[in-house]
Amino acid sequence: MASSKTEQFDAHTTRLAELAKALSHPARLAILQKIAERNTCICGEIVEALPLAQATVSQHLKALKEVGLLCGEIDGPRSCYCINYTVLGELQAHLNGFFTGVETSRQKCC
Amino acid sequence: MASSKTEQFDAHTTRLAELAKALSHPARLAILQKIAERNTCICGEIVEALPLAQATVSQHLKALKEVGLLCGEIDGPRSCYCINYTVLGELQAHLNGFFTGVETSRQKCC
DNA sequence: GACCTTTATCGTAATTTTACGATAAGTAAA
DNA sequence: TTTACTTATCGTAAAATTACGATAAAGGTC
Repeated sequence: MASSKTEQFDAHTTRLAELAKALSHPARLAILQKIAERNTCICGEIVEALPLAQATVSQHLKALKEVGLLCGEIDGPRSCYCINYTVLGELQAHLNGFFTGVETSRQKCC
Repeated sequence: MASSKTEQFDAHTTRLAELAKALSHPARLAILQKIAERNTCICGEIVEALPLAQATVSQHLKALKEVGLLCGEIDGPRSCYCINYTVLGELQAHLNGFFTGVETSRQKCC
């Protein structure tokens, strides 16, 4: 056996975990930052900016796309990626809910 | 080859990725919530509350401890875990920085 | 001391992630 | 149409993650 006991948790928690996983690799964080800071969100620029092979970057982009944080559009021979701010907002909302939930009952026990 | 190109990114990004990874599994989110909501943070209660074996829960607890989000104390035959609010605050700060960085240059391209 | 309870760790297996080279697929340019 | 360029996908390999049973370790209780 291995992973995939995921469906035993409530959807809310599972979704937050999924989104957090998207942020759990420095390359994916760097990709999101790169896309945000440039107006032109061309894949080649991202590849150049990262210390990873083109295939690997493409894989990370796919992962970000799958959770919904990125949306992409084929633009001639190149691909245009941009941030889905709706999903980014969803992530923030989930995180806020999580943090306030955890912090309201703040008290040290050790 | 596999993972571990991590050291090629700046420490800030790597740390955020590391903390995000801690939140990237529903069990670990559930553990943090459980510990927060109970004053007595006894491992056995967490195991009971989760659909996972004791060994697996212990493993997740260790992961949370390793990134600093939990601190634990042996209390007789049982262990007492509690949230390290300093590190939780660090995580929130990292996330805030990340989100504001990404959102300031908000503009749709597709 | 013998026994029970609780939890960490070990050993192991399945799965997933990460990474890359090679290649395909698509478009523009010559 | 041949060529060059860009990016997605395939195949593959190494490593990490997830999960669990079994066992060890450590502390109470009888």
